[in-house]
Amino acid sequence: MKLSKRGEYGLRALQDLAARYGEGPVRGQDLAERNNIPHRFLEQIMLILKHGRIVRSQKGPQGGYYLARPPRQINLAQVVRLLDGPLAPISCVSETAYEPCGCPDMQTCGLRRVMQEVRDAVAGIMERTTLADLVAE
Amino acid sequence: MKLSKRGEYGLRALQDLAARYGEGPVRGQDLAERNNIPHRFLEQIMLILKHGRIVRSQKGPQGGYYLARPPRQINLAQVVRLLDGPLAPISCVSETAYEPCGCPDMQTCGLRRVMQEVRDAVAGIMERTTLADLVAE
DNA sequence: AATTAAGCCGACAAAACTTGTAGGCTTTGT
DNA sequence: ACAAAGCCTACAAGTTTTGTCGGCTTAATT
Repeated sequence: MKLSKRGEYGLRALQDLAARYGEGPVRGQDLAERNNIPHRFLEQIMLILKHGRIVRSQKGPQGGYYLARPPRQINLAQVVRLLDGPLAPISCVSETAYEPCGCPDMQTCGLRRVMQEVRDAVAGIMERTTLADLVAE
Repeated sequence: MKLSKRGEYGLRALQDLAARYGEGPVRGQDLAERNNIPHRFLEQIMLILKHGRIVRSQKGPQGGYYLARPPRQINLAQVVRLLDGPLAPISCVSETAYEPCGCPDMQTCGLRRVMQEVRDAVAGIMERTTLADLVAE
Protein backbone atom coordinates (compact mmCIF):
# COMPACT_ATOMS: atom_id res chain seq x y z
CA MET A 1 0.00 0.00 0.00
CA LYS A 2 2.96 2.28 -0.43
CA LEU A 3 3.53 5.41 -2.42
CA SER A 4 6.82 5.31 -4.31
CA LYS A 5 9.56 7.86 -3.77
CA ARG A 6 8.80 9.08 -7.25
CA GLY A 7 5.24 9.82 -6.20
CA GLU A 8 6.27 11.34 -2.92
CA TYR A 9 8.93 13.57 -4.48
CA GLY A 10 6.53 14.67 -7.18
CA LEU A 11 3.86 15.64 -4.69
CA ARG A 12 6.37 17.50 -2.55
CA ALA A 13 7.63 19.46 -5.51
CA LEU A 14 4.07 20.31 -6.54
CA GLN A 15 3.24 21.41 -3.03
CA ASP A 16 6.22 23.73 -3.23
CA LEU A 17 5.09 25.07 -6.61
CA ALA A 18 1.58 25.58 -5.28
CA ALA A 19 2.91 27.65 -2.41
CA ARG A 20 4.66 29.89 -4.96
CA TYR A 21 1.90 29.95 -7.55
CA GLY A 22 1.92 33.17 -9.55
CA GLU A 23 5.53 34.05 -8.72
CA GLY A 24 6.98 32.79 -11.99
CA PRO A 25 9.08 29.71 -12.73
CA VAL A 26 10.91 27.90 -9.93
CA ARG A 27 14.28 26.31 -10.69
CA GLY A 28 14.47 22.52 -10.43
CA GLN A 29 17.59 22.99 -8.37
CA ASP A 30 15.69 25.00 -5.78
CA LEU A 31 12.81 22.55 -5.68
CA ALA A 32 15.29 19.74 -5.10
CA GLU A 33 17.27 21.47 -2.38
CA ARG A 34 14.30 22.76 -0.41
CA ASN A 35 12.64 19.35 -0.38
CA ASN A 36 15.64 17.06 -0.06
CA ILE A 37 15.19 15.42 -3.42
CA PRO A 38 18.05 14.26 -5.68
CA HIS A 39 18.21 16.88 -8.38
CA ARG A 40 18.61 14.70 -11.45
CA PHE A 41 15.90 12.34 -10.25
CA LEU A 42 13.52 15.22 -9.71
CA GLU A 43 14.26 16.42 -13.22
CA GLN A 44 12.85 13.16 -14.57
CA ILE A 45 9.80 13.42 -12.38
CA MET A 46 9.11 16.99 -13.45
CA LEU A 47 9.33 15.83 -17.05
CA ILE A 48 6.61 13.26 -16.44
CA LEU A 49 4.50 15.91 -14.75
CA LYS A 50 5.07 18.18 -17.71
CA HIS A 51 4.01 15.55 -20.21
CA GLY A 52 1.00 14.90 -18.02
CA ARG A 53 0.13 18.60 -18.29
CA ILE A 54 0.35 19.15 -14.57
CA VAL A 55 3.20 21.62 -14.86
CA ARG A 56 4.73 23.77 -17.54
CA SER A 57 8.33 24.80 -17.88
CA GLN A 58 10.48 27.63 -19.05
CA LYS A 59 13.92 26.93 -20.46
CA GLY A 60 17.06 29.00 -20.19
CA PRO A 61 18.33 31.29 -17.43
CA GLN A 62 15.62 32.35 -15.00
CA GLY A 63 13.73 29.31 -16.23
CA GLY A 64 12.08 26.63 -14.17
CA TYR A 65 8.75 24.96 -13.52
CA TYR A 66 5.32 26.28 -12.68
CA LEU A 67 1.84 24.81 -12.34
CA ALA A 68 -0.17 24.49 -15.53
CA ARG A 69 -3.38 25.43 -13.67
CA PRO A 70 -4.32 27.06 -10.38
CA PRO A 71 -3.58 24.80 -7.37
CA ARG A 72 -7.30 24.37 -6.73
CA GLN A 73 -7.70 22.64 -10.07
CA ILE A 74 -5.07 19.96 -9.54
CA ASN A 75 -6.04 17.07 -7.31
CA LEU A 76 -3.76 14.43 -5.85
CA ALA A 77 -5.39 11.53 -7.64
CA GLN A 78 -4.31 12.88 -11.03
CA VAL A 79 -0.75 13.22 -9.84
CA VAL A 80 -0.51 9.86 -8.10
CA ARG A 81 -2.07 8.03 -11.04
CA LEU A 82 0.43 9.68 -13.33
CA LEU A 83 3.49 8.89 -11.23
CA ASP A 84 2.48 5.69 -9.46
CA GLY A 85 -0.27 4.11 -11.51
CA PRO A 86 -3.76 3.01 -10.46
CA LEU A 87 -5.02 3.68 -6.94
CA ALA A 88 -6.75 0.31 -6.56
CA PRO A 89 -5.03 -2.29 -4.33
CA ILE A 90 -5.95 -5.06 -6.79
CA SER A 91 -6.70 -4.64 -10.45
CA CYS A 92 -10.18 -6.17 -10.40
CA VAL A 93 -11.46 -3.10 -8.56
CA SER A 94 -9.56 -0.52 -10.60
CA GLU A 95 -11.49 2.14 -12.48
CA THR A 96 -8.58 3.08 -14.69
CA ALA A 97 -6.93 -0.33 -15.23
CA TYR A 98 -9.50 -3.05 -14.69
CA GLU A 99 -8.46 -6.68 -15.09
CA PRO A 100 -10.32 -9.77 -13.92
CA CYS A 101 -8.81 -11.50 -10.91
CA GLY A 102 -8.48 -15.20 -10.20
CA CYS A 103 -11.24 -15.59 -7.65
CA PRO A 104 -13.72 -18.42 -8.30
CA ASP A 105 -16.80 -16.20 -8.34
CA MET A 106 -16.47 -12.48 -8.78
CA GLN A 107 -19.98 -11.67 -7.57
CA THR A 108 -19.63 -13.31 -4.18
CA CYS A 109 -15.95 -12.54 -3.60
CA GLY A 110 -15.79 -10.89 -0.21
CA LEU A 111 -12.21 -9.84 -0.69
CA ARG A 112 -13.20 -7.93 -3.79
CA ARG A 113 -15.91 -6.07 -1.90
CA VAL A 114 -13.47 -4.92 0.75
CA MET A 115 -10.80 -3.91 -1.72
CA GLN A 116 -13.41 -1.95 -3.60
CA GLU A 117 -14.18 -0.15 -0.36
CA VAL A 118 -10.50 0.63 0.16
CA ARG A 119 -10.10 1.88 -3.39
CA ASP A 120 -13.13 4.13 -3.04
CA ALA A 121 -11.88 5.56 0.23
CA VAL A 122 -8.43 6.32 -1.14
CA ALA A 123 -9.73 7.68 -4.44
CA GLY A 124 -12.28 9.78 -2.58
CA ILE A 125 -9.66 11.49 -0.46
CA MET A 126 -7.19 11.95 -3.28
CA GLU A 127 -9.78 13.25 -5.71
CA ARG A 128 -11.25 15.84 -3.42
CA THR A 129 -7.88 17.05 -2.13
CA THR A 130 -6.15 19.62 -4.29
CA LEU A 131 -2.74 21.24 -4.19
CA ALA A 132 -4.47 24.28 -2.72
CA ASP A 133 -5.54 22.14 0.24
CA LEU A 134 -1.96 21.01 0.77
CA VAL A 135 -0.79 24.57 1.09
CA ALA A 136 -3.68 25.94 3.17
CA GLU A 137 -2.87 26.55 6.83
CA MET B 1 -0.88 1.80 -3.59
CA LYS B 2 -0.91 -1.83 -4.63
CA LEU B 3 -1.30 -5.03 -2.72
CA SER B 4 1.26 -7.67 -3.77
CA LYS B 5 0.29 -11.06 -5.13
CA ARG B 6 1.65 -12.46 -1.91
CA GLY B 7 -0.85 -10.41 0.04
CA GLU B 8 -3.68 -11.17 -2.34
CA TYR B 9 -2.99 -14.90 -2.36
CA GLY B 10 -2.71 -14.96 1.41
CA LEU B 11 -6.03 -13.23 1.86
CA ARG B 12 -7.72 -15.52 -0.65
CA ALA B 13 -6.43 -18.59 1.14
CA LEU B 14 -7.58 -17.23 4.49
CA GLN B 15 -10.99 -16.44 3.08
CA ASP B 16 -11.16 -20.06 1.99
CA LEU B 17 -10.09 -21.29 5.41
CA ALA B 18 -12.65 -19.02 7.06
CA ALA B 19 -15.40 -20.51 4.93
CA ARG B 20 -14.39 -23.96 6.18
CA TYR B 21 -13.69 -23.01 9.78
CA GLY B 22 -14.26 -25.90 12.16
CA GLU B 23 -14.03 -28.58 9.49
CA GLY B 24 -10.44 -29.58 10.29
CA PRO B 25 -7.23 -28.93 8.36
CA VAL B 26 -7.36 -27.98 4.69
CA ARG B 27 -4.57 -29.21 2.41
CA GLY B 28 -2.32 -26.57 0.86
CA GLN B 29 -2.85 -28.32 -2.44
CA ASP B 30 -6.60 -27.77 -2.23
CA LEU B 31 -6.24 -24.16 -1.18
CA ALA B 32 -3.96 -23.58 -4.15
CA GLU B 33 -6.15 -25.28 -6.72
CA ARG B 34 -9.43 -23.73 -5.63
CA ASN B 35 -7.98 -20.24 -5.65
CA ASN B 36 -5.67 -20.40 -8.64
CA ILE B 37 -2.50 -19.93 -6.65
CA PRO B 38 0.85 -21.60 -7.45
CA HIS B 39 1.15 -24.35 -4.87
CA ARG B 40 4.77 -23.94 -3.80
CA PHE B 41 4.38 -20.18 -3.60
CA LEU B 42 1.33 -20.55 -1.41
CA GLU B 43 3.29 -22.89 0.83
CA GLN B 44 5.70 -20.08 1.59
CA ILE B 45 2.87 -17.67 2.27
CA MET B 46 1.14 -20.08 4.62
CA LEU B 47 4.42 -20.44 6.47
CA ILE B 48 4.57 -16.71 7.05
CA LEU B 49 0.96 -16.76 8.21
CA LYS B 50 1.80 -19.59 10.56
CA HIS B 51 4.77 -17.77 12.06
CA GLY B 52 2.51 -14.75 12.41
CA ARG B 53 0.09 -16.91 14.38
CA ILE B 54 -2.74 -16.36 11.95
CA VAL B 55 -3.01 -20.02 11.04
CA ARG B 56 -1.90 -23.30 12.52
CA SER B 57 -0.94 -26.43 10.67
CA GLN B 58 -1.06 -30.16 10.96
CA LYS B 59 1.66 -32.25 9.37
CA GLY B 60 1.39 -35.66 7.79
CA PRO B 61 -1.44 -37.31 5.89
CA GLN B 62 -4.82 -35.65 6.43
CA GLY B 63 -2.79 -32.60 7.48
CA GLY B 64 -3.20 -29.04 6.30
CA TYR B 65 -3.87 -25.54 7.54
CA TYR B 66 -6.57 -24.05 9.70
CA LEU B 67 -7.24 -20.69 11.33
CA ALA B 68 -5.59 -20.13 14.69
CA ARG B 69 -8.67 -18.22 15.91
CA PRO B 70 -12.28 -17.82 14.88
CA PRO B 71 -12.69 -15.81 11.64
CA ARG B 72 -14.27 -12.94 13.58
CA GLN B 73 -11.04 -12.44 15.51
CA ILE B 74 -8.75 -12.06 12.52
CA ASN B 75 -8.86 -8.73 10.76
CA LEU B 76 -7.38 -7.86 7.39
CA ALA B 77 -4.94 -5.30 8.75
CA GLN B 78 -3.04 -7.95 10.69
CA VAL B 79 -2.73 -10.10 7.60
CA VAL B 80 -1.75 -7.34 5.19
CA ARG B 81 0.82 -5.91 7.59
CA LEU B 82 2.33 -9.36 7.95
CA LEU B 83 2.49 -10.12 4.23
CA ASP B 84 2.90 -6.68 2.70
CA GLY B 85 4.26 -4.41 5.39
CA PRO B 86 2.90 -1.14 6.79
CA LEU B 87 -0.41 0.25 5.56
CA ALA B 88 0.80 3.85 5.47
CA PRO B 89 1.53 5.34 2.03
CA ILE B 90 4.60 7.11 3.41
CA SER B 91 6.57 6.13 6.46
CA CYS B 92 6.21 9.40 8.35
CA VAL B 93 2.53 8.60 8.95
CA SER B 94 3.03 4.93 9.80
CA GLU B 95 1.94 3.66 13.19
CA THR B 96 3.94 0.47 12.94
CA ALA B 97 7.05 1.68 11.09
CA TYR B 98 7.45 5.40 11.67
CA GLU B 99 10.38 7.18 10.10
CA PRO B 100 10.84 10.92 9.66
CA CYS B 101 10.40 12.15 6.10
CA GLY B 102 12.37 14.79 4.28
CA CYS B 103 9.84 17.59 4.41
CA PRO B 104 11.16 20.94 5.66
CA ASP B 105 8.63 21.30 8.48
CA MET B 106 6.72 18.30 9.71
CA GLN B 107 4.09 20.31 11.54
CA THR B 108 2.94 22.33 8.57
CA CYS B 109 3.42 19.66 5.92
CA GLY B 110 0.12 19.47 4.06
CA LEU B 111 1.12 16.32 2.25
CA ARG B 112 1.67 14.60 5.55
CA ARG B 113 -1.81 15.57 6.72
CA VAL B 114 -3.42 14.07 3.65
CA MET B 115 -1.37 10.90 3.76
CA GLN B 116 -2.31 10.54 7.39
CA GLU B 117 -5.92 10.76 6.32
CA VAL B 118 -5.38 8.06 3.70
CA ARG B 119 -3.62 5.81 6.16
CA ASP B 120 -6.41 6.21 8.69
CA ALA B 121 -9.05 5.43 6.11
CA VAL B 122 -7.28 2.30 4.89
CA ALA B 123 -6.38 1.12 8.37
CA GLY B 124 -9.91 1.80 9.54
CA ILE B 125 -11.44 -0.41 6.88
CA MET B 126 -8.87 -3.15 7.24
CA GLU B 127 -9.00 -3.20 11.01
CA ARG B 128 -12.73 -3.40 11.30
CA THR B 129 -13.09 -6.00 8.54
CA THR B 130 -12.55 -9.58 9.62
CA LEU B 131 -12.34 -12.89 7.81
CA ALA B 132 -15.89 -13.49 8.95
CA ASP B 133 -17.00 -10.41 7.03
CA LEU B 134 -15.30 -11.73 3.90
CA VAL B 135 -17.29 -14.91 4.04
CA ALA B 136 -20.64 -13.44 5.03
CA GLU B 137 -23.21 -13.31 2.24
C1' DA C 1 27.27 37.01 -31.04
C1' DA C 2 28.98 34.57 -27.24
C1' DT C 3 28.24 32.85 -22.91
C1' DT C 4 25.83 30.54 -19.70
C1' DA C 5 21.91 28.87 -17.20
C1' DA C 6 18.44 26.25 -17.33
C1' DG C 7 15.28 22.29 -18.94
C1' DC C 8 14.95 17.97 -22.31
C1' DC C 9 15.89 13.38 -23.53
C1' DG C 10 17.64 8.78 -23.79
C1' DA C 11 20.66 5.39 -21.94
C1' DC C 12 22.31 3.03 -18.37
C1' DA C 13 22.93 0.71 -13.82
C1' DA C 14 22.78 -0.82 -9.03
C1' DA C 15 19.69 -2.35 -5.65
C1' DA C 16 15.50 -4.02 -4.03
C1' DC C 17 11.39 -6.46 -4.52
C1' DT C 18 8.29 -9.74 -6.58
C1' DT C 19 7.04 -14.04 -7.94
C1' DG C 20 7.95 -17.85 -8.10
C1' DT C 21 10.82 -23.02 -8.25
C1' DA C 22 13.62 -26.73 -6.28
C1' DG C 23 15.56 -29.95 -3.07
C1' DG C 24 15.64 -32.09 0.84
C1' DC C 25 14.02 -32.58 5.73
C1' DT C 26 10.59 -33.60 9.33
C1' DT C 27 6.36 -35.11 11.11
C1' DT C 28 2.47 -38.13 11.34
C1' DG C 29 -1.42 -41.11 9.99
C1' DT C 30 -2.26 -45.72 8.09
C1' DA D 1 7.45 -49.14 6.71
C1' DC D 2 5.36 -46.10 3.72
C1' DA D 3 3.35 -42.21 2.01
C1' DA D 4 1.43 -37.74 2.53
C1' DA D 5 1.68 -33.68 4.06
C1' DG D 6 3.98 -29.39 5.91
C1' DC D 7 8.85 -26.98 6.96
C1' DC D 8 12.85 -24.67 5.64
C1' DT D 9 16.51 -22.75 2.88
C1' DA D 10 18.34 -21.47 -1.23
C1' DC D 11 18.14 -19.77 -5.54
C1' DA D 12 16.77 -17.32 -9.77
C1' DA D 13 14.45 -14.72 -13.39
C1' DG D 14 11.98 -10.68 -14.13
C1' DT D 15 10.37 -6.24 -12.90
C1' DT D 16 10.41 -1.98 -10.48
C1' DT D 17 12.63 1.49 -8.05
C1' DT D 18 15.84 4.89 -7.47
C1' DG D 19 18.68 7.02 -9.14
C1' DT D 20 23.17 8.80 -12.42
C1' DC D 21 25.28 10.47 -16.73
C1' DG D 22 26.24 12.73 -21.10
C1' DG D 23 24.97 15.45 -24.30
C1' DC D 24 21.39 18.41 -26.62
C1' DT D 25 18.24 22.41 -26.98
C1' DT D 26 16.42 26.76 -25.66
C1' DA D 27 16.61 31.34 -24.04
C1' DA D 28 18.24 35.34 -21.12
C1' DT D 29 22.11 38.21 -20.45
C1' DT D 30 26.33 40.56 -21.55
